[in-house]
Amino acid sequence: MTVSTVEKIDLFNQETESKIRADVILGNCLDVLKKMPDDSIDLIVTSPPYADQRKSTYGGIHPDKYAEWFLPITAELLRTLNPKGTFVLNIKEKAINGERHTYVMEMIIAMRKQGWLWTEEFIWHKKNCFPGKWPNRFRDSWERLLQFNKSKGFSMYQDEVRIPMGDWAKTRLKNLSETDKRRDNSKVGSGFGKNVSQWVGRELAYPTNVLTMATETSNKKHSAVFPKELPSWFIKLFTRPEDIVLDPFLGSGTTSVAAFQLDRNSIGIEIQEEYCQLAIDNINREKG
Amino acid sequence: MTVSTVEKIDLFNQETESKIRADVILGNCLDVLKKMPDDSIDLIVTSPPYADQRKSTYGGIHPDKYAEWFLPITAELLRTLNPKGTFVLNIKEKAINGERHTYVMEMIIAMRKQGWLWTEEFIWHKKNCFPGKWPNRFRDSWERLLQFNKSKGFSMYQDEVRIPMGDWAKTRLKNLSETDKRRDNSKVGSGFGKNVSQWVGRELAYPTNVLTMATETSNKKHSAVFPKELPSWFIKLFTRPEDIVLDPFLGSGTTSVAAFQLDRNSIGIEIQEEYCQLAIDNINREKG
DNA sequence: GTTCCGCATGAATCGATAG
DNA sequence: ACTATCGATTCATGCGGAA
Repeated sequence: MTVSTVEKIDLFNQETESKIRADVILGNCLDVLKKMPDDSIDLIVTSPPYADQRKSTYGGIHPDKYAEWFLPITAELLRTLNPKGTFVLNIKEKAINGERHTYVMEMIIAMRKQGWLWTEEFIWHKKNCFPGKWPNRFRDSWERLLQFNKSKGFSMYQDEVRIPMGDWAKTRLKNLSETDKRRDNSKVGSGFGKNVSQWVGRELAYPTNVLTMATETSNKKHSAVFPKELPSWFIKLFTRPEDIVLDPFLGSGTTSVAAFQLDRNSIGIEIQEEYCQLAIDNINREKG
Repeated sequence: MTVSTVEKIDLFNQETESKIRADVILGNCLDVLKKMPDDSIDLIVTSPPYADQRKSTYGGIHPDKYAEWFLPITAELLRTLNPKGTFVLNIKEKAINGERHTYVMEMIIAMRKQGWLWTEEFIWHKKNCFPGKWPNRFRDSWERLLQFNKSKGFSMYQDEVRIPMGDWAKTRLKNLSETDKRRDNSKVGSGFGKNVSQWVGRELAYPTNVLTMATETSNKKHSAVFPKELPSWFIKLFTRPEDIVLDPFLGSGTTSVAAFQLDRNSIGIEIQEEYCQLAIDNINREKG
């Protein structure tokens, strides 16, 4: 694992380098991206700094200026992403002056004009969300996980994230009735039929587009970003081992650690030197 | 409970009429709304027909024309809503040609230009979502519940929807299957639709903006679009007894039944006569 | 009465086929 | 090419009848 400067960005040569790499690049995200080759990244997972009215905070960008700031970056991400790759963007609009701001929606519409396909919106349901009470709203316990693609034929390995079937299956499949064994078409014209016998022996079901995960509260240094399970889930779903995962706002390195654990190469970009160092420490701890 | 024609729409006179009313109006939503007085409604809860490409289907509106169709209606809703009232809109965009359509986002932005405040977005997490498998996406298990207001000083009675905490989780956990625990931790801590009165003496907590509920699929006659707990929850949260609840797309009458059970007056508008009759039947069954 | 079990049903979406 | 229709896929829930 190396810390590169902005000057020198050569991607992995997998013929001469068989080991999994986790590069951490210190620098401004947009500058670094501009030096990266086209179509080279298999998956982008990131949680950019949220919009904030307070300028003092880390990367604070005013909500009204957010799209203006972020769109040049997504343009570079579009260029560097492999045509079969995916971009997963974790974001949530702030409540400002009693209202949810619309910058996220404006960004989705603008990104489509850049050429992105807005394939899906997953929900990250945060089990242990930030406590608090306000007179006009409840606690915010979910964030958006926006999936963008460059083409309809993107890679997706659904079997890698299957989950155990519900208990109902055990009893349901014990005794198959005659109608179960052949195709039984719905009577009400919904066009929906069933062939239950196909389920026999199946232990796993596919998940939905709602992910329920707790936030990680343990890490004191970096202000609670996403839990490692989050990038892990998308890395398993959208890449294969030795693919290249990019996080342009690496922070404490969660994405790179998740990628390394799953035998994927990774590139992380981070503008703050202390976070860079923290990310490297976290990755090295994993390398053992 | 009365069925009115479009000609005659006089709202409740609460001085001479003490009983709770549930009016069902047969007619085109926009026409009916135009005859209603300003600032007269305390809560609007509705689930308009979703965009659909097939013209044969009931209310099928092409996604590209959806905002154009719906915005004149929201303009009337804005006029008829009490300044302290709330509008809750249940909606979800379709996946078309491999992409999520952007008409819902465009509508939010357009409604703000009409003068609405977009206060919050609740998530309805549907536990039993529609089955199916596709190469490029998982099953869709959530819908939007968009909260709009006319002013920042809207009424909100948070205490009415508190949920028990403390030992509740323990007793509740016992009833969860092993699979539930592994798959969906959100079942613990949702407590949606519970009657608060039975938890007197226990510690109560406020809910979050993620609501976990199953759809109602069992009824053979006409399946309700959303479960009754959904309007009930918002009615408790945003109104007091004898307030007026409006559903401009009444369907099978779920909103009116929920309002009646909670001692709120209601007005339901429905364009199809058979649904009108069904709604009346459902309300009458409740009246006993 | 309880508990158990069989069964229909659903705001869906994609790809192929037909006009 | 472009649009409309059709067939295939799939899982959690609540009801009602049986044990």
